[in-house]
Amino acid sequence: MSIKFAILVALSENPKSGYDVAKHFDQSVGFFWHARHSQVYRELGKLRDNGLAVSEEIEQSGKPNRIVFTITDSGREALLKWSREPTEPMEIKDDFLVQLYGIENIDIQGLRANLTLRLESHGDRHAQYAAKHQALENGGTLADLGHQLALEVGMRWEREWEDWCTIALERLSAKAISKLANVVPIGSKTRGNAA
Amino acid sequence: MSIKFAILVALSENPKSGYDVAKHFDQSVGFFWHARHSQVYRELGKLRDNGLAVSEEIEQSGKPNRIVFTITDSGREALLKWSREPTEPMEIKDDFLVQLYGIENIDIQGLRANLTLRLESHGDRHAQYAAKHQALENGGTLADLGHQLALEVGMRWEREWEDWCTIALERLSAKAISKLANVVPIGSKTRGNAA
DNA sequence: GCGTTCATGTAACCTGTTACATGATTCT
DNA sequence: AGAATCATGTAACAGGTTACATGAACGC
Repeated sequence: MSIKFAILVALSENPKSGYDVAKHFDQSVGFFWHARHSQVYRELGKLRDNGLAVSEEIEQSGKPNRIVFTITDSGREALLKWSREPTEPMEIKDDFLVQLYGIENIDIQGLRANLTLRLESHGDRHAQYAAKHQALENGGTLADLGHQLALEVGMRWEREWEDWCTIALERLSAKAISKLANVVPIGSKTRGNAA
Repeated sequence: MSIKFAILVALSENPKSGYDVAKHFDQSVGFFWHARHSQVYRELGKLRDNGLAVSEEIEQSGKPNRIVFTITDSGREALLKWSREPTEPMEIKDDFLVQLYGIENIDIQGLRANLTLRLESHGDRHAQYAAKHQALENGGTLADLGHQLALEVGMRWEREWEDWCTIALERLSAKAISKLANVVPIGSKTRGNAA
């Protein structure tokens, strides 16, 4: 329902080629709705078919030609209409939490290794969002405000993960686990083998 | 890559029918990886085909028969193997943040309405996670610890959204916006109309 | 000579959603 | 009488990923 609008938002800033949109998705709106170039080209075609964008080919010497897409009035209207409808809050969907949930049947050492990796990568992303955020500090436009607020969600998210990973590493340390009641070593559980 | 494992985790607790798994997904593991019943039945079939689970039909009087799936040793091994590989941190993917990012071309009144709705629904979810979490307070098993930690991620997530929505509503109030530099009323922007 | 960036797209596949289809029992 | 719960599934579609395919220019 929505990669369509993420692209329209990207085009609403300025006209872009498929390549541009894909690049853009690695840096800004894409933080909150990512897509690969193959999907971008497909969706741009649909936008054109539905009259929400128009394309024009720009010849370039040396490089391949660019096909630049511009949002139409109809596209802007679609954006407005979409923003008046309620959106569904995003759902958490994370492999790692599934593993935690099934902790009795998974490798705890692997879990700890994953936690350490995560701690790092959430730190990296936090820094990335923070840098983008800081660059907007002095801008006072509406667009800046929107970008700031969106980035703040990202910063909060990453910060919470960082905190949580640290705490989880402690609570899942060998020491902490050895103190638990009813510790069941991996492999000692009864296995159902119904035919 | 992973609804498969979410189902295996569910089956690793105890054997379940497709119906059970789908119900389960509305309450526990499903907080972190949801699926509809149609998908569950399809995936269960695949698990059986790959020898990760076995099924047996249980006759019931009055109600339709249940087809109960039990995880196999091979299934438990797959779970272990999976937990030793690194998982990708979840990406934020939210319509609402896309709207915020494109704030110049969307309806701010609609955005505010959405924020108010969100504030409510994140509060509801927070309460849901917190209730589940509290029910585990006195359990001291490894499984309880895993469930607690997973629920804490959910609680942090919802709490941050609640905070952020409140702040965003202030920063996006008519009053706050009127003080911004370069305010561009909707509709007054130049529109690109390249053919 | 090799890798990267620019630039386009297609094809096959996997994942996930919506809607269709059936039928008995129990609760209001 | 009507809705909800139990219980199974299929079919069609939409959304998203991976891999394939091509080709020139530029820096190392």
